[in-house]
Amino acid sequence: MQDAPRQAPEVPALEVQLPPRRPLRPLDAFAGSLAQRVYASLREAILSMSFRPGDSLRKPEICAQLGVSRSPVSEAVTRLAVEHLVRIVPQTGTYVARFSLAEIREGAFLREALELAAVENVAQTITEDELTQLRHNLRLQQALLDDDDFDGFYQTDAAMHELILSFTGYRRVAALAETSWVHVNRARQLILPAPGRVQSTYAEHQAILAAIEARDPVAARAATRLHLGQLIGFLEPLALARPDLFEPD
Amino acid sequence: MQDAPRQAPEVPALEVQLPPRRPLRPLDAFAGSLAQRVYASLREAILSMSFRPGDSLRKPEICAQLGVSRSPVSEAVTRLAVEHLVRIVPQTGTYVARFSLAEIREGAFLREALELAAVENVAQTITEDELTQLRHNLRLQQALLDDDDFDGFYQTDAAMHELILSFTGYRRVAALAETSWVHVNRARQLILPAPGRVQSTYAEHQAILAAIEARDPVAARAATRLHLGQLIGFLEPLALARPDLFEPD
DNA sequence: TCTTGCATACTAACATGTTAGCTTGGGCCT
DNA sequence: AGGCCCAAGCTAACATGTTAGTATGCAAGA
Repeated sequence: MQDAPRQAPEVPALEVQLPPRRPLRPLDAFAGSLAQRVYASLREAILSMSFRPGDSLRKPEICAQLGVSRSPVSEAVTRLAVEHLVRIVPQTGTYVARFSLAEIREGAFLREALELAAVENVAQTITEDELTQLRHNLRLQQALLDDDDFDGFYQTDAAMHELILSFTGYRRVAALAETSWVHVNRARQLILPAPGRVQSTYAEHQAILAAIEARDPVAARAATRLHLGQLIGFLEPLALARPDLFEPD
Repeated sequence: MQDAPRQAPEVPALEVQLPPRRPLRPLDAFAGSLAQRVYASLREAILSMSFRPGDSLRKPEICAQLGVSRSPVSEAVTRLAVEHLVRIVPQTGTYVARFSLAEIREGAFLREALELAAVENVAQTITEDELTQLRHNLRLQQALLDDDDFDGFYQTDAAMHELILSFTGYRRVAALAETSWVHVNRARQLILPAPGRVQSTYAEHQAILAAIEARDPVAARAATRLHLGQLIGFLEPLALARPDLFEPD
């Protein structure tokens, strides 16, 4: 069940560093029903690579570690399977999903579809108050960039996208975009941003805001498409560098 | 909130006929795990209005009717709640979701976002074989129209959209579009098509296919947007005619 | 008449017991 | 030595028992 490190060529094509394994976050850090909290805790572990692609998910162990019975764990695992974050093999076991380039491409497609529609909508309907929020977010990005706080920058980047999605007024689009995007995100954190990429990202964000400020839906679409199109290109080499993390196609 | 002056006051604004209540379809009509089959059976009952908005979902009754225990029923109900097809009130009961105009609008937005992205993609990548399938579908529509087989026409209409979504090569977009669209669909079947609407639908389908044949993504987007934009307008009067089926806003 | 308090009868949520199917490993036969 | 078979030990899936929280109805009191 444990994935043995396959042959390492002398120098990998990409510097890939796996974050350390951490124990499950206790349930009291989350809200909602037990099942909901177990779901959140497991999801976090998978997305943060504490549970790694191919790992076996041992329910008794999880039950013991979280101090709950099998029912909420089962329900949580079922929900993770719907998102393709785990793979349930009937009567055999449950495994953390490996990456799949097909699934990553699909996630990128979905995210782009949703976010293009959102930004086109928002460019036509945005209020002054909402614009203020976006401007504030972008100023924050600038400040974090000046401080070389890349982690903070990433957070604020995500927040900007979330703002735009929420400005459509549709509650579920942000959530849907997030779940569509989840495989991309899980893979993304494995690669260090290329030099200068963060600055380009900031510039692209500026372009998006400018188009929204101009209430120009066509330009907003174009700027957003340009922005989102960047990431996938950086991701594909990962499949070559770490085939052990990927689904065999 | 203003009702348009389009109706004589004495007749109701809309002739709304609810389909008859039918018993749950037995599980052996479906495939997969028990939970999966229970889910499918309940979903069908809700979408076909056999279970009506506001109805209480009595688990013991369902268990008895389907001959299973509470576990698979619980899991099925949980999944229905994720889709907002039922509303679970903790420690109180589970109810078939009422319609919500907000949710219907959101579903239409999502579907449009996905289908516009799909058709734009497909117009650039479609193969001759796939084009043949679309042409065949459209000829079938024509034939069904000539026979006044509106039910068959609707099936083929849905199949055409599904074809286009599947031609992207992304497995989950069709499923996602379906679940996004589910509230629109549930409401749609309550209203009879306006006179001549079916013919217009066919013409719009022709325009979409023509744009795809021309491999013109912009025209394909425009034609699809025009087509999808029709339905929502026909749906809004329903909330006025049958407020009892709708969530109070 | 209207309110208040309590007993009752529901429900979802959770815990635990049971079943059936897959995988694995070891011994036996060839 | 190598392949095959069978049994043991996993697992998910399902059944059933338990707990706790909410609505409801009725009766008693204001």
